[in-house]
Amino acid sequence: MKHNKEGNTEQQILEAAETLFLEKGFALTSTTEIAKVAGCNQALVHYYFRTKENLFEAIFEKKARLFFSVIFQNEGADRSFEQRLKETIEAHFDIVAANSKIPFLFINELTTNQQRLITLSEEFVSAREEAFRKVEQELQAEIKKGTIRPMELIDLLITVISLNLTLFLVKPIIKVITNISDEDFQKLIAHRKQENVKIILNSLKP
Amino acid sequence: MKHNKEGNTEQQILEAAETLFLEKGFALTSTTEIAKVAGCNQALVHYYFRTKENLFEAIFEKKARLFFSVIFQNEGADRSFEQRLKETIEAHFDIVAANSKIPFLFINELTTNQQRLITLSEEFVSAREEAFRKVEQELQAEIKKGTIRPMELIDLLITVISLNLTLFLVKPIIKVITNISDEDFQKLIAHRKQENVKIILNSLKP
DNA sequence: ATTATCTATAGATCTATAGATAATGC
DNA sequence: ATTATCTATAGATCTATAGATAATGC
Repeated sequence: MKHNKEGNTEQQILEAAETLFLEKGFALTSTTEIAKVAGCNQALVHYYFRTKENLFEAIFEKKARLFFSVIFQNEGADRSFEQRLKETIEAHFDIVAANSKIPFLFINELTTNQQRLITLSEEFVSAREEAFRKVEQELQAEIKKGTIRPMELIDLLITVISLNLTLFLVKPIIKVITNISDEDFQKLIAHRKQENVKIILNSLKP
Repeated sequence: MKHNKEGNTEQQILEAAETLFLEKGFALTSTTEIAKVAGCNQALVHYYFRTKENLFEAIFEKKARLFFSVIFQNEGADRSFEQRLKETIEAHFDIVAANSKIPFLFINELTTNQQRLITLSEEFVSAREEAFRKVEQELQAEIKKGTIRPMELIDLLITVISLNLTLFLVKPIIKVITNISDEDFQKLIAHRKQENVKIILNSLKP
């Protein structure tokens, strides 16, 4: 590195891009605006990342890793299935809460850009299948024991994802409609976390 | 009307715009493309609607009305609260299923355009408050009777919205990841409808 | 005479690159 | 000598409008 006094420019471009892409998505964010927020020249954005698409992918993949890391890890046989499920739901909820703009970014970019979706899907295919197989076995074992009603893993997954993502997807909407304060929204988040766990565990009962 | 042989052009522009806006959102749809799909000249889009924004709003508002109509209607004292809730959930799910791209459009446009959200919110403010007040009373009456555990209406609402919207929000993602056929996805939809009702009614039990 | 349609284009982006200049490391 | 930064601009959009032409209704 040369020049580059206060932190390096590349890093500042990455941070500016992350903020803007999360806020408005790929299409509505221009490299001109990224440069402005990063405090540099528009040409520099292309100097470091060549294309806007490259820059976006760098950020998108980082977020995808973060996001799926929780779902895909499933350790410890020392606790019951229910207890581990509860912990996974809570951990997933926490990750989403701490990165509350990720759900929007994902839905938005994976819906409007088929190629992005295919690439991401292929990238995580092995990790996904491995994790799924393991959890599916555990789930079916519980069902056999009679502690859980008969169901497919996909059902449980859809329920968890639905409940854990939507609060943050509709956050801007709730804020405007209800005029809720930041403090009260934080309370709502904490409340929904417990609510989601309750609803999901309840839904498994035979 | 003059000229205009096969159905009027204005209508064809509206239909083309609806398809494209639902598919890709406001930002990624150009008036040039709308004209192409409508089978007319790009200038005609502006002749009929002046601005792209006007055209979008015409469609967006229509969809908003459709979407909220079900939630806001709440009739009949001849059936139990639970029965009516079940019917409302199912009706809402059906509307979403029949317009499966609306959730994406809403989240996308209301998140990226604050003004759109404020306008929409103000437009529905009276209908919303009226409907809410009524249902809130009924809910609290049920809680007093002991048939439902203590909870706020907002909780029930968030749960319903979360479960009913997300399947369709992640539809493109599920399709690519699981490689599910259209027929099987229809089965999944039918299954989730019952599942959602079950999960929600279950979550109310004291 | 009025409405609908077309061609052409102004003006505002926006991405990406070429080429000049400045700063740094050896 | 190399890397980082800047200015300037080409080329591709895209929205919106002006102005000409064609079709219709009276």
